[in-house]
Amino acid sequence: MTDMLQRKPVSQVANSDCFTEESLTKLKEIMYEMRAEAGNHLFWEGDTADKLYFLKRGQVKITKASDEGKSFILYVYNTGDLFGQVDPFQNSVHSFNAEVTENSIIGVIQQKDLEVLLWQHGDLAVEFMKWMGLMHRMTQTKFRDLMMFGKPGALCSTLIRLCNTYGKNHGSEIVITKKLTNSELADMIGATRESVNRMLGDLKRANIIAMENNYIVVKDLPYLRDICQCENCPVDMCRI
Amino acid sequence: MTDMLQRKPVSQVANSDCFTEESLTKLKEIMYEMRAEAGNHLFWEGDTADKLYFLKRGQVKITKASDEGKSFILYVYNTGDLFGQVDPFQNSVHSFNAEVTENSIIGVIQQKDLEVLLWQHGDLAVEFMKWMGLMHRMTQTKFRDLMMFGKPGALCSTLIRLCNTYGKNHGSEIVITKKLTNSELADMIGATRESVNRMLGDLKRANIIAMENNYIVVKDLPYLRDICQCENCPVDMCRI
DNA sequence: AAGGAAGTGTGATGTAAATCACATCACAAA
DNA sequence: TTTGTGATGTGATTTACATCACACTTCCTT
Repeated sequence: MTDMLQRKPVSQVANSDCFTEESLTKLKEIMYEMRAEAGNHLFWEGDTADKLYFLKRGQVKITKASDEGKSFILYVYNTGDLFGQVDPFQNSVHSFNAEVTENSIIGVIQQKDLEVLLWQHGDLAVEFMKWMGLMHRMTQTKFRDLMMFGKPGALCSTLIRLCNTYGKNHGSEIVITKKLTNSELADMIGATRESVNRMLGDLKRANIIAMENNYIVVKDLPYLRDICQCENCPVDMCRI
Repeated sequence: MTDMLQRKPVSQVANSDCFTEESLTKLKEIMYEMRAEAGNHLFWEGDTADKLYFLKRGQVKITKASDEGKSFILYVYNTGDLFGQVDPFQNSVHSFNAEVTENSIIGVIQQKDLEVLLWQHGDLAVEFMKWMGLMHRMTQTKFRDLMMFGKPGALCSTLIRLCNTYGKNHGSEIVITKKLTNSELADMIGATRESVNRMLGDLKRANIIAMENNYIVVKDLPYLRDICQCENCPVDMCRI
């Protein structure tokens, strides 16, 4: 093992970067803090959706359980990310599950309180709007990747997103500093473990990626980009 | 042909219903009006995204062109709908195309002007946030329908959405008062014309739907709901 | 150090949907 | 009336992935 893991991540970006320091402080003032243990759920499909969550530390996955058993991972949020549903309907419910995957410290914002804050602070409202736009765009991009370029395209796109979220540069190679099982990757793209295994095998054989110490190393990012037509998106955008 | 087409639509809802009369007026004050002919494009993939569009009259489809030729229809907007991209990046570009499919009158809002307005009017900001939430939710729901329940599920979901958008009740049956070709339906669910044709054939044979005067008539909505697990969503939500 | 659990790798087979290739059908225009 | 042009309907074939069934590898436990 070399020193590659000591290097700085490609990006240590959180979606709350949409906000200025002051705005984030205002948001923090209306949060109440809670702790959640890995394995717990923040909310389930069908629960009332009237809160936002700010991940002070930890990790939360948003998933959708399919008809029988398997779960599809829609988003993975990390330290510094803000997430949740803001709906126009009073009796709105979640359509996904929020699973805490690392012990987390979470700031909870009631929608009512948020509305008051937005009402009072125009600048915050504008930033908040941009945050929502970013979230929406991420969903659309993911949608496109999964629909338009088949499973290999979805996998390549996911690898790129992993680079943008957990990648550390090592010369022209990028180490994804996060251990992932084939099953996890499969759940992220709605494929089976076996399919992911075969696709990763193909990529290894073609010298696009490699495994080092059980970490995925991307050796030919342009190839991945080409497969899923990832051209013009900002790094902040194409994340997991 | 009977009198069924004289009856009132199930819903004459537009997504601008998120706004109060006053807020909508404020928005209208910062719009400039333009006309667009059927067949033209409002914007293309890659164009700068710094405007919102309010469809005063007409129809616009948001599409994504796939690698070779075929285009995927993501949204169809009708009279009264507000749409467009609000992004946190200054140099943000569209990732989809906006095709005008009926001669339209469109109010254009510059993002800069919108920001000023949101900054000034807290109540508008709150409503705007809800509109954005609704848009995002629609994308997520569509995503789910297309990913989780295969092509038949996607078709059933689309038929339900068509009922909610263009449906007129006729006893227990619902007439979709809009002519649609198999190809159009195919583009909406990312399938081929042939597949749609076969699936529609199955549904006809099972007496779930029927054709009357080239309009689709839904005879067994509960069956469609069952296929794509459409249970708890408000009618305003599940639209095309 | 042995045993077990979780993860990986890979062949054989099944299946949904795309693709290809036509045969209609509806209807508008010449 | 014929002719051309979309749209529909349907079989045959191919393709992409899922499913099933195991063997193999890692690494963790006690």
